[in-house]
Amino acid sequence: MATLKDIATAVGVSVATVSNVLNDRPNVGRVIRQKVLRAANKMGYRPNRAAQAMRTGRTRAIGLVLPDLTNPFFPELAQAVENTARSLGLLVCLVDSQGRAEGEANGFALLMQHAVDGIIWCPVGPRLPPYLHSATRPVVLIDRPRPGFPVVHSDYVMGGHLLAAYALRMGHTHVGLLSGPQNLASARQRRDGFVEAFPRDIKVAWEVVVGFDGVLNAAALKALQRRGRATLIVAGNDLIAISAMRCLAEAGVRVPEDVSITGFDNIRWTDVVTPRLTTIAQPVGAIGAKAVQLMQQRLSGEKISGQRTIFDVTLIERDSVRRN
Amino acid sequence: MATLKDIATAVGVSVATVSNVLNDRPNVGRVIRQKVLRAANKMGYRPNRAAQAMRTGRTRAIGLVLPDLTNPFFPELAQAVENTARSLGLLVCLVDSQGRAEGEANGFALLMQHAVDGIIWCPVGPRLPPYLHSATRPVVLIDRPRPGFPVVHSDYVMGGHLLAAYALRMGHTHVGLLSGPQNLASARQRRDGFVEAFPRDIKVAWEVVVGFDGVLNAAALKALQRRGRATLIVAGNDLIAISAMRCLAEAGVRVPEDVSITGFDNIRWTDVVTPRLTTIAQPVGAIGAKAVQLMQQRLSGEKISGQRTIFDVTLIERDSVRRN
DNA sequence: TACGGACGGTGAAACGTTACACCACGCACA
DNA sequence: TGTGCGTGGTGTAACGTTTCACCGTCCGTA
Repeated sequence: MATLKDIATAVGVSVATVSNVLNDRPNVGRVIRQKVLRAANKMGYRPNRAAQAMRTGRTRAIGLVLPDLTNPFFPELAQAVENTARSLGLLVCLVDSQGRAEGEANGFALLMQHAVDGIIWCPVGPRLPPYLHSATRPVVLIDRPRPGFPVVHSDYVMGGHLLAAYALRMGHTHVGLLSGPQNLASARQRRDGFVEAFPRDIKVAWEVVVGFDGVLNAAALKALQRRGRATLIVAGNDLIAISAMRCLAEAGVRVPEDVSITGFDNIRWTDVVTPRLTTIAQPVGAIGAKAVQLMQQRLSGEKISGQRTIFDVTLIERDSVRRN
Repeated sequence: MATLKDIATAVGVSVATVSNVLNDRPNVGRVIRQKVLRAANKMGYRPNRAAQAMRTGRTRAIGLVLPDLTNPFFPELAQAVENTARSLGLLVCLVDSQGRAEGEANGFALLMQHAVDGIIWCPVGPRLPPYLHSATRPVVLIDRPRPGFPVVHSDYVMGGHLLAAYALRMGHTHVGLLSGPQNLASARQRRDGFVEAFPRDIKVAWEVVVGFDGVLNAAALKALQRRGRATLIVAGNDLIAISAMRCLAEAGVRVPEDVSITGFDNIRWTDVVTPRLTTIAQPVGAIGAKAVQLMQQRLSGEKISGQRTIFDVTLIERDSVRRN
């Protein structure tokens, strides 16, 4: 690997000058500038990140801390984050906390040790881990707001509204809710948005809270079994919806003939399952990209204007809801 | 952040000694060793990776280059890689090449610039990119062997055998093949393993090659439409199988009543789709973990014994194949 | 008593950058 | 003639580690 010194001696100029050229700073003449550039190019010079990091304290790497790569929402996000980061010359260091606070703390320690410039983070716990405050690096949250940190996520309330309006339009007046964990704002807002946009004379027949990972607990199973008067089941996300569909199918209940169902997220599989799932699409790619852009702004010293960046969601109408 | 010097002055000892203690090297007495350890602990000392990297040339970070996080096989792999790497104190730097050679080259450049200690790689192109040879860092391949590099993957031939034996046992004598891209060894071996274990008097009614991402081309669509005499469709992976099932369902063909189908990979969704998909499970987690272990061995100077590490696969019998 | 070696510890160079202070020169202007 | 300034460039310290050469001291042994 060629170093600044190599180039300097090759061109016959000082190291400082080479450095100045390469970081295009002023105070170096045209001819020398050209010579240095050419030499650097020919010798295939790449700055030694370790040395740079040591001197400047910046690594041009960012951490990405995710709770569960197994949930299809996150790989898509990771892909977007990695790709836009790379286009900005930023390396992405991945931590999958597997939904455990311990793994998260662990991953953070590792990231801090490697002195990443910033962290894009989708927190697992309900509260901020204390070590975060000691993090000297900027943090951008994804999907799960916490006081004091910038966050980018979808307009979940809007999603709930959209769903409610659609349910009404399709003539459903009794719904069952298979909500996600209510300590997660994303789950709560979907639910509240839905309920809030639903007229008073229309009933939530029942509601069960389950995990976002789509494994159904006993209460959920029972609720699905005797569905009460619900003609529509509104699931907290697609994983839940698909699990529910599978569960219903096994009980011989047909979707959407016997009961309708909606999801949330528009993961790839909603389009491939039978019947195809009506759901809310969030712009995952845009969210990931935006998070990186925000980070980049913070890294280059700009103050981030708004603390929250919220993306519109859209209703994807497919085959899992029938007119009632 | 506390440095060696801080500890040294606190304890009243030289920097060198502190360094010696912390890397537990000999030639330092018990009392001082204790003092230093205690001080380091109290001050929350973490070695500055940049400085270490600069001095030693090692970063304790590894690259993970994947072709497509959107394919559920890879997130699972990434999760395993990240977790076992972290347990070894290794940071994982992610690159998603999006299946493009250009992205791959790009990502490699970034990784080399950051001087990762090694790269775990699932190559997209059929051949080795030239820049790889100039990579001064060890490479461990996953899933896709290339001459000259250690690789870990599943026994795809065995998978084919298992499927063939099962097909026979279930009385299927005419099969349609929806094979994956034949330039990928993983796809080719599944197919060849299947065909090879299939007795002569039994026919492959038709075969179409499609991508592993599960989008079906015109030929595949046509083949599915008139299925010839095939009573069983053997898909190259689960994505393909599920897409095919959806396609069949839309045409009013019932699975498995009218035609049976098998997948490969046992991704999460095989269990949730209707009917549940009979498939081959590969031990993804074990593969990821093994790749990291191999890397770790190489990093600590051991020569890797075998170039290939191959894992057994198992048949997961579910509902998508019926006795014929 | 003298010598060799183990033990416990120190000083300082080096890794590749960056950034600050400094310098020399030429030119305009009073 | 001297002052001031802009232009183009250099020398070097510093970042936090690791590592190598070196140095006392003490003990056992010849």
